[in-house]
Amino acid sequence: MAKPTNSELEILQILWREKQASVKQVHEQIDEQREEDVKYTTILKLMQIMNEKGLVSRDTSKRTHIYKAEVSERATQQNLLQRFVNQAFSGSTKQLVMQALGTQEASAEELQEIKALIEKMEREQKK
Amino acid sequence: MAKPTNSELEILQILWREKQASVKQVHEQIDEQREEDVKYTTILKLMQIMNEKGLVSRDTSKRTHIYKAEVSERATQQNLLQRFVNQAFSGSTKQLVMQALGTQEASAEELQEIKALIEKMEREQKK
DNA sequence: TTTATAGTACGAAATGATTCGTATAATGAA
DNA sequence: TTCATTATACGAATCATTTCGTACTATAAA
Repeated sequence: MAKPTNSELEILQILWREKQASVKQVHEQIDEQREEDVKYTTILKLMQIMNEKGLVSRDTSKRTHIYKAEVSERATQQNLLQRFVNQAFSGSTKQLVMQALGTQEASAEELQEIKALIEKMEREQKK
Repeated sequence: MAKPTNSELEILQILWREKQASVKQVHEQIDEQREEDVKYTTILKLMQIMNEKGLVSRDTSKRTHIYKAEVSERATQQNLLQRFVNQAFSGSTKQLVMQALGTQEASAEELQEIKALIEKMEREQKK
């Protein structure tokens, strides 16, 4: 599976959230969340490339094309996570998790959820 | 703090592990772990650039220069993690951790350690 | 001291990602 | 139908990173 670039990921985030969107809608959101202005055609071009790569598909039956993600958020995150763990943590998921929990402050409820997940995994391992 | 590129990170990993190394030593390790061959001067150039950026320093008193990392593993990972969580998980550390634990299989001892860390954090939050 | 070897310095090409200008086409209002 | 507006298509410039060839230099062995 192809690794989306940073810009592509930024666009995918929006498509995952919105389910589907026109270039204009994506551009508006990105233009807002970046500090520098981005031109419309820049986003258009990126989305066209993503279409060629198969990261998104689009409905061209109307004048305004409507795009949607062709890769799932889950699978993409898993893919990126895998690479990241290898690159930055020499493959140690444990190290990654420890660092993530250690410094970012997680709320009590979040910690609870994570603990619950771990306990569930432990139960499953016993079987 | 400057974000190391992927190649720079690959070199840093080695320097963190070895404490210090010559270009030759770094090149040998990288050449081994990559599928494609890498020329010696490629690594040399990268390490020179890293020196300019302050990511590493070097002892040039001898003919063979000896490099060492100037950024800590810990701080660099934290920095990269921060960016990664934002980029790929829209800033949700919890989501990242859940995904990491969910799919990568962690050993029983690792889960234990992580759970212990969480419990420690919970105790600290109560204070 | 000469020469082979092992090293560094540096410029520049190749690659990949991003950015945007300009040309062109479709739509709808006047 | 004509014109202004709103789209898409596409080539090319720019920028960062990576790669490597070539020139130069220090060292040590002959």
